[in-house]
Amino acid sequence: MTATTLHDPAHREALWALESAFERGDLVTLFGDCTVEYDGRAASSLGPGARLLVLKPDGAALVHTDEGRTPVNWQPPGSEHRAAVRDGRLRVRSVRTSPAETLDVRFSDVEQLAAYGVTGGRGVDVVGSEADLKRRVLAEPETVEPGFEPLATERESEAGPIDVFGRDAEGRPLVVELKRRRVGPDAAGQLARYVAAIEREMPDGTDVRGVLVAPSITDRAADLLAEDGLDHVAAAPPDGSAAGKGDDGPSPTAPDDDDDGADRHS
Amino acid sequence: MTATTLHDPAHREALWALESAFERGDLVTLFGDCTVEYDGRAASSLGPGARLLVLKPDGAALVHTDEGRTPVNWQPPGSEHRAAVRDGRLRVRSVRTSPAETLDVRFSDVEQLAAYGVTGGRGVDVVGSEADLKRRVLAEPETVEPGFEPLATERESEAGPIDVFGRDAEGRPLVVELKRRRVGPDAAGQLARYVAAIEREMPDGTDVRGVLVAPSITDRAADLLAEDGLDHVAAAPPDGSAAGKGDDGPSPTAPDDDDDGADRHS
DNA sequence: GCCTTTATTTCGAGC
DNA sequence: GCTCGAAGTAAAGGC
Repeated sequence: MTATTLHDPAHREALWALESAFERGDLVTLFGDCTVEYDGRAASSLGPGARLLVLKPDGAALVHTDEGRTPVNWQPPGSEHRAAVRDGRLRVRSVRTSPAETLDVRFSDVEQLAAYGVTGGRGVDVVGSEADLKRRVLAEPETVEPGFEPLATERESEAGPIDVFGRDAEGRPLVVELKRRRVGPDAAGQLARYVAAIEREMPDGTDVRGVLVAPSITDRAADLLAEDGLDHVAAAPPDGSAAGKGDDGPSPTAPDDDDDGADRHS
Repeated sequence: MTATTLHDPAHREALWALESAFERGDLVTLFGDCTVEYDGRAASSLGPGARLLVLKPDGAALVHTDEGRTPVNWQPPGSEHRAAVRDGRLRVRSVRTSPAETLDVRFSDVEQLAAYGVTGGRGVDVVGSEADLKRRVLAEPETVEPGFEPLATERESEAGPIDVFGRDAEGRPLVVELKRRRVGPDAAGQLARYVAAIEREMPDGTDVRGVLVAPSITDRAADLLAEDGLDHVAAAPPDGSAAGKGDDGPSPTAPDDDDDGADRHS
């Protein structure tokens, strides 16, 4: 995690910084005097003024003034950011297609440009998250249920590799499917296929259980699990791994103690 | 317009900077590793992760990750920001009442803190904007209507000072009420009172006209004006004065030429 | 993929 | 103050 800052840069400097920030996939903020033009589903035009422009690596762009929760102009994720120097001004343009929309921000003066590297979190999130959840289940099998005993990971089956395979407190085979985030019916179906595959392996009449471990599931997925006699356990990867993207729904929060040494604002 | 930046500050330093930024009414951004707790209309909890926190002087707070148009957590305008150092972490808390809501952001590591002074624009916007519109009307009286002749500004009347008073092409008294942004029924009523006050001053039977000059008006206001035989002229303060807050609705934008020397992002 | 429903919706207008 | 409706709604869930 890094942050590089340019204070009062020349437009050329700002352009270079933007280019490399885009290259690295950084989160970028620009503050300065600018005009804003938007044309797409609607159209709008803002005269010169001090604003904060936030450019995200997923293509989202936000133009904020010092007031309001909602950006005065924006571009949704999936847009493409470009930067150029034109007519002595730094122009940042964010374009998307279907629908065709263009956001054009022209800085007469860039007060500050900051590029924040979020690369670390991104990579960990994508590749390491379900692995973290697996590690947690293996380290604390009671996460799945009391008495659960893991016997194998990535156990092969006709339906594919099973995340965690083991036995429950009563010795019954138990298939565990892990998902790092909220899941829908597809995950329920996947678990059902694994359970059915194991049942075919086992002597006739063997009761094979299935547990879906995920932070939360949709109603439809819960219905499907119930129909197939499968269970769901609400558990997420441990803190600090998949954290930060706010994937699962709101969770209750304990009220907090008072603060001290504080300072008011508005 | 100023921007002060702290790079990798100690929590104490960050706290001091926040305090003075709050004092000045600055727009503040913090980037770093933090947890986020929200409790109010709903409740949510985010584990450690890299995020951008935006604190506005009007009380709005936004927590952004590197993805999405919508903040992962926020607090609407009207909230109160406070900062403190607690348990070795910088805590920024934004609280509002009715409904009772609390947003709690705790930084284990502040990568960067920036305070943007928007004071200049703010003051100009608030105190200078209607004056700019008045200057425009005096410089170009045909903005109100062809043949309009301004005779006085802030002319006293029983109902209060009249923005611009003059005579129309046919010599009839004309009261002009100026508004820098879109107006509702209140402005129509105000104009009607001015017109009535002038009618009382004039010889019986004198026809006194009234014109409301504003970028746009609500339907209800238009109805009221029509009932009283008053007029509306769509005109806004010239560019660069009231600009920056995006007060009036979207206005058509001319399509723009292509860009060059550009660089892509996502 | 498109459609429907939800939201800490936000935001503005009318009453 | 509250209620009602629109939004460049955004985003998730279901089909």
